[in-house]
This record gives sequence, C-alpha cells and structure tokens, in this order.
Amino acid sequence: MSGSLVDPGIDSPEPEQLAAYFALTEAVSLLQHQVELQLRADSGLSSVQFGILTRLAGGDGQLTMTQLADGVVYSRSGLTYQAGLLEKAGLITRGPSVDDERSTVVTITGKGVALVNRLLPGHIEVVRRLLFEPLSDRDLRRLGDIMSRVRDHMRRQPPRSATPRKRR
Amino acid sequence: MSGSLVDPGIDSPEPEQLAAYFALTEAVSLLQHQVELQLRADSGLSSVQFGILTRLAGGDGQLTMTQLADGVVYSRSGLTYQAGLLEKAGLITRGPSVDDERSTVVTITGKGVALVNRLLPGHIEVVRRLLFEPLSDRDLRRLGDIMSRVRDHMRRQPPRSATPRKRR
DNA sequence: TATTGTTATACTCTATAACTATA
DNA sequence: TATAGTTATAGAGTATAACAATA
Repeated sequence: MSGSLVDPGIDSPEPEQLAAYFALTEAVSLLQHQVELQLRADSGLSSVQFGILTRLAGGDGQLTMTQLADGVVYSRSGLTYQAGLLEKAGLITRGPSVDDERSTVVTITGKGVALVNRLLPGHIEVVRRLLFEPLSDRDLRRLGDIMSRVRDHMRRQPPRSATPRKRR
Repeated sequence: MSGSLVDPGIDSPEPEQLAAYFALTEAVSLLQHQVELQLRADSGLSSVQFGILTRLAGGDGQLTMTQLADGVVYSRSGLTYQAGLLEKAGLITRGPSVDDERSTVVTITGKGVALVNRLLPGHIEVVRRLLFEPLSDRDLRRLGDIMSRVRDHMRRQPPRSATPRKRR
C-alpha cells in the first residue's frame, strides 16, 4: 500500500525531486513563521515591513516605489499601504523623484536604519538557530550557490508587472 | 564604499551565509507567489487550502484538526475557518473521532482527491519551470538532502502550541 | 498612450479570547 | 485541569479598478 491518494501522472518528476520541493517549502514556511514571531515581539513590524526597510538599508537608502514593489510585495497598492504605515512611524520618507516626476523616491530615515540595526541581531539569531545550525559550512555554501541560481532564474522571468490585463 | 547602511555586528555570520539565507527566502517567495497565481487561476483555491488537501491526499485521507494545524496553518481557529470553506465546497468532511471524542477527523472526499489530481500537473509544471529547470539532478539531490535536514531540525523545535501564554 | 503612484473599496485571512465538551 | 475544536470579533493585509499626473 502506497498510503497516498494522489497520482502525479506518468510524466511527473522523480519523487525525489518533489521531495526536495516539499522539504524546501515546508522548511522555509516554518522559518518565516518564526521570523515573523520574533519581529513582532521585538518591534511590532511585519516581515513585509522589515523587508522593505532592509531592502532600503542594504543599498544606499533610496528606491522608487516600483523598485520596492518588485522586490518585496506584489501590488503597488499594497506597497502604498505599507509605505504609509512606515512613513507614519517615521521610518521612511517619500518624496518626488528628480529624474522622473511620476516616480516617488522612498528614503529610509535615521530612525529606520537604527531600527533595522537593532532588530538584525535577533533576526539573525533566529536564522542561525533554525537554518544554519543543522548545516555544515559546505552545506551552506552549496545551498547559497543553488538558491542564488534559482533566484536569478526566477528574476529573469517576466515580472509581475507584465501580467496581461484582464481580457475585456 | 560598501553601499550598505546596515552593520550586522561583530559576532555576525559570514556574509556568504547571510547571502544563502537571502537567496533562499527570495527565491521561495517568488516561487510561492507564482504557485499562488496558478492555483487561483485553475481552481480558486489558495495555497493554504491546496496544502490542506494535499496533506490529506498524500496520506490515507484522514487527519485530525490538530494534526492539520501543525502542518499547514498556524492557529486552530484559522484552520477551522479554512476547513469550513473546504467543507462547504464539498472537498472535505468533518466528523467525530472514535478514539478521542474531543477530536474532529477531517476526511478528504472523492471530489477533493479528484481536484488535487486535476491541479497537480499544472502545479508541478510551475515548480518545474521555476525551480527544477535551472538545477542539475545533482543540485536537486543536494537541495533535497539539505532542506530535509533543516526541516527535520525545525520540526524538532518546540511546536507553536507550546508557546507560553501571554504574561499576566 | 503608457507608466507611476494613490485612493476607495471589498474581501480574505488571521489571531485572540471566550466558550463547550471531553480526557 | 488540560486539551480539541468552534465561534465571535476585530484588525491587518491584499487586490482590483478608477483616477490623476507625468513621460
């Protein structure tokens, strides 16, 4: 008895490949949940908000709304909502772009940078405990190599903004 | 110039390790989003609902609410909500457990199994295109090995249900 | 015309706490 | 007392479509 009611079909991938996919998604889901709990406990920030701030702080501190939406969140209106919260909290500011007056440039404030730096150790500690701990240095190098290629591959796919409009 | 405003601190992990973490989370986030789009387009099901159904279908078709909550969703009331939707759609049924009359046993229906089998090819196709395609067989074996260990490690952590009550 | 961003709106989802019933 | 599950409720988040302004 196989103990399974599903039949992926003749042309399906090896079970081993699917197992890799399931392990990946389950592990990341568990990790994300723990990260979410830690962030809320330490700051009240959601992981989406933390992601916006770290994306800004990881660069030179400035990105347009569209650049942010491409990396963090999946609709412009959703990002407008989150940016509104972060601006109200004094963690970012928004201003017009000089290059293109349609664009809004989002800038992380000193308070925002300070918050990211305060949160990072606890954040990293969670990641270390859950993700790094059971892995050797070599595992981690391989994981980074593999997932970097996957990420780059996905980034090359047509971005969401290219989603065709609803037909009629 | 480093181009970054953040300072992880003296005792921080190697940048290479953090890069592995960021690549992992970004890639999985992109993958989850595409999977979500495909599921909605093909069925109107969310990935949480699909996860509940596949978890049931991957076993013998029955699990208790608590077993489901541990694997798929992060609060019992949230699962009750989702189970209500799935039951209304005729994809699962709920009934009392004979072993423990406090428990509810969730059973996937024939219609539920049929839906999972209908959705699986398209689902796998997305995963193949985004995740498997840029990877060699060896990459995939390594990824599966690594993430299985991480997942097992995380499962060993005290489950969310052990979260201490709010103080006071 | 196409693109950037915001707004209004409706909806989905989630968590908290209170509650019922069984162990 | 502790555990399984449901319910009521409230809040957060998201997407869609319509809109204004600029390219």
